[in-house]
Amino acid sequence: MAIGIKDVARAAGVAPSTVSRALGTGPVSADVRRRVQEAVAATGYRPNMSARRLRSQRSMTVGLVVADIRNPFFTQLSRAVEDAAYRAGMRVFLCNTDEDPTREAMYLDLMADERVSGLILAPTRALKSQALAGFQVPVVLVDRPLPGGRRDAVVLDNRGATAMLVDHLVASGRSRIAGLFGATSATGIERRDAFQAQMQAHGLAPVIAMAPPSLDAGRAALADLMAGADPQAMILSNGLFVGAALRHARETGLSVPRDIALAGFDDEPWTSLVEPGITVIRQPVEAFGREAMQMLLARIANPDLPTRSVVLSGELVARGSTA
Amino acid sequence: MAIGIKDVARAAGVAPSTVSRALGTGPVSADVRRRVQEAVAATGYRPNMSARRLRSQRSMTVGLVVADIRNPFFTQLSRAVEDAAYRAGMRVFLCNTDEDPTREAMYLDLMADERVSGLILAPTRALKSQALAGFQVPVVLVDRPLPGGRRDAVVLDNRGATAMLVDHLVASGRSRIAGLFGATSATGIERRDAFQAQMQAHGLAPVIAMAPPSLDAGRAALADLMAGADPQAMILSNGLFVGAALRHARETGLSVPRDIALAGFDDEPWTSLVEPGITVIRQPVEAFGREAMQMLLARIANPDLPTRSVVLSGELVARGSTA
DNA sequence: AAACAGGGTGGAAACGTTTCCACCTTTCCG
DNA sequence: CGGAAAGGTGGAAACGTTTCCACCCTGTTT
Repeated sequence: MAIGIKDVARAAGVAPSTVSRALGTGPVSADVRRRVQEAVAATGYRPNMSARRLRSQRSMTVGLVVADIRNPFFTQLSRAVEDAAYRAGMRVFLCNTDEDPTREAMYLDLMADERVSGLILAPTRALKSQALAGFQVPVVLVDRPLPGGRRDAVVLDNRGATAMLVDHLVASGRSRIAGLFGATSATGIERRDAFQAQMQAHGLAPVIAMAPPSLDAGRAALADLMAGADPQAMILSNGLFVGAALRHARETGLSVPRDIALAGFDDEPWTSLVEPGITVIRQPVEAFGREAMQMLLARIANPDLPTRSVVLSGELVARGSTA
Repeated sequence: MAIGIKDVARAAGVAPSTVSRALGTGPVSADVRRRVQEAVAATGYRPNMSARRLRSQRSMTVGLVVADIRNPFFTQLSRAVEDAAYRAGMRVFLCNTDEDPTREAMYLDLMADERVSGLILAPTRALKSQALAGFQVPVVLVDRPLPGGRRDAVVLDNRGATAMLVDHLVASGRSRIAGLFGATSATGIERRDAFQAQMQAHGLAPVIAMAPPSLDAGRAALADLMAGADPQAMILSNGLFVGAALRHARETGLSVPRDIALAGFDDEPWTSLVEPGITVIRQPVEAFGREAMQMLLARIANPDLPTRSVVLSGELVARGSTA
């Protein structure tokens, strides 16, 4: 039924192996190449990727496993990765774990089954680096490092970025500062630790809460935090929490920035749309994707490369929420 | 090097064919099934999807081709589709055309090469329904119908939703109403036509502009519209334009809703975060995904089914921007 | 003039599965 | 007690490619 390389071969009057070479990289005469191309057009032949991958043992596909596709950071990242992959002649297999370690494990198995050439991964905190150990293919971590194992990674300078936020808030005259951090990612932990350290560097006592990245959990944690500590300012470790905090302030009648200042991570489109605008750390998302893909390709080409870690700097975007 | 089904067979003391049956659906004795499972665990065997697909001629994969992954509508949609697919034992191959007909054509070819079992597609307006004709696999259109060919589709009741917006604005006492619609999607066209019709039903003269879905193009079109027509209200056909309109109002010192009322499509998270909240049509995105997947599975199971079209209703969420 | 290099080509094996077919049990029924 | 049905198993073919190998040319070198 379906037309294969043999049908093309017959139409072009050559052997199947010659068609294969004409379509790929192989020495063929100009005449044969033209005849094959005509035959392909005439028959409407489309290559069968499964057969191609099976025989050649090369999938020309990289996996991208992100933690939360609703998060604009990851959608932007996936676009950047895909562009870079496409330029390198590779496809991207995108999966979304939803911060769920079970789904994450499932998708990692899936990637193995698909025999991807490499993997870009934003791991859940629950991921045992041992789980990656059995993984044969090159892996590049993105956004989130992994505690134990030495792995290629491209991450934000969370320490520096958090310190910028703290300094900015302290400079604005606030001292009772609270922080709400994501509990499921290494990034949340890093930012929490940096927050604590920088507050202490200023001789201030940090107020800290952690929550899983859901709207409800965030709001509950915020309510506790506000009620308990009566902070003058608040640092939020992701865009979801920033939104939740703004909503909470609105609902409890707190004025931003007079009653409470808000600052967070991720410059989502709406942070400049609300009134007042939100002070945030802007991450170089495109660079994350580009660097990750580049590292991955380098490691695929040469698996014995020493492990590298690229640290990108965030940029403080000061807006009205911390005036 | 890599372990295959033969290695498992040897370890379990059975034939490869028996391992295949034990792993899939086949009559095997309880004893053999247990031995095979042990052997799989012992050897760390992972199936090779390419080989499986090649031999079985079934990919158990559906393609999902969306137009703009940054649009929360499509990210939500992809989550819903993925959940539904997973429940049916299928994988999802997600691609983002970025409203670019060239990329769209490329990804359609890619889907054909991957021999996906079916395809869920939000087509660009430039897509010739003829381009899908050569497509062997079942296709379900989502969000955007296709002019010419009869195809399964799940779409919003754009006519009704647009009428709701117009009625709502007219009821609030506004009569000079302008509309900005996406130029690259069938949806934009439908909404524009419905806008025109409903305005005329009220005996009002519609002011209409179209723009490609980019922030810059939207802002340029808005500036023209505002300057030329001095509208009291504005209807925006997607979330991007709503944001652009709000920004434009802010920058030109127009007060919302006093100087101009704003209403649009897509209830993105921030529409309730800004002040005033934006009046929007909320789309049942989860239902879009669920219905589309269901239709696709039905058609895969029985390709001779008559073409169906599911029309979902939007919900008017009235907020301060039209008070 | 003989040997050689190398581009161009066809034939056949191989990639790792699933599935067809044949065969051997066992069980059940007449 | 004989035979048919059904369950379980192994052997081998097949899926559509790529790639190895052998071969044939033509042109160049010794």
